[in-house]
Amino acid sequence: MPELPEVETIKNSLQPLLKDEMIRKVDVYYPGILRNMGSEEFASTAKDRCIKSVQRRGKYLLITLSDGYTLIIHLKMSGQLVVTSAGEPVRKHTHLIFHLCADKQLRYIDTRKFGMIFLVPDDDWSQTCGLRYLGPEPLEEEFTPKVLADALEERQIGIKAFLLDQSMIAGIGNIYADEILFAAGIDPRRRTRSLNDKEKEQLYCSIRNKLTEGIANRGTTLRDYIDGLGGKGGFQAKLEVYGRKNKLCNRCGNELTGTVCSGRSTVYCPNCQK
DNA sequence: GGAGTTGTTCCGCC
DNA sequence: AGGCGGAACAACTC
Repeated sequence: MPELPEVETIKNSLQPLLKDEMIRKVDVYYPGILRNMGSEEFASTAKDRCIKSVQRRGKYLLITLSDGYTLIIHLKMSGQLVVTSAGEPVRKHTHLIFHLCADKQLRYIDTRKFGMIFLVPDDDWSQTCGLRYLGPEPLEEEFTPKVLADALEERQIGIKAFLLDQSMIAGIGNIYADEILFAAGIDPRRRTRSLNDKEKEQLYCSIRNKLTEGIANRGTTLRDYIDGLGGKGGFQAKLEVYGRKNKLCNRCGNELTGTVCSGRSTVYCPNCQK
């Protein structure tokens, strides 16, 4: 569930809380989350390292530790990363606790256990797991209208599949894909090659606008998503189509249509999206 | 207790 | 050969 705006919000909330904190001890309750080492190795490698920075790449969170190691975290559907005091009751589905200074803790909670955590040497973090295949960051300068237009021309797939493909653009998931297509006035069943120049430009603007709006509203909380302080997002109140199947379009009043595109639930307005 | 949920990966096909 | 589509998978909640 956490897509770019949610992971960005988590990053922003964690950064000031974790910077320069020392990892004193790690407790692993569910080793399945650790994808490249066992509990003991993970705990002993992370122990006594200092947290240098918290960054985001696509939907991945990167926590840089001292002396050349990085924690790579993907929250998948229901992962949460929260800073608490040591006295705070341990919530159900807490799989990992990092003991920091004083009585501070960083906890990993994940009801569905789909999340992934890697602990890798710095020099190969960009080669680890899905990070290697990530496309450009849509809010960075590298992502220009031309980059998008070329990528669209290069492929012959459904536009929704394109937006969800992390190797094309990093960070868009099902919620923002639907919202972006609604904002751009593009039918989710269209194919990449079918977009004209104007539609490509609208798509570009909608990608930037919707992701920026998501961040400005601190993300979308439908079920599990919370930031590093346990705070909920506000963007769910602004969703135009996602989760609004058979409801009325905020723009034209017609009924929204639910369908499946690229194997994912999809909602769109047949009147506003051509 | 079955359906619904999503990001990623893998496999088979053209 | 490689792009593409679809399915499988992870495991829990309601």
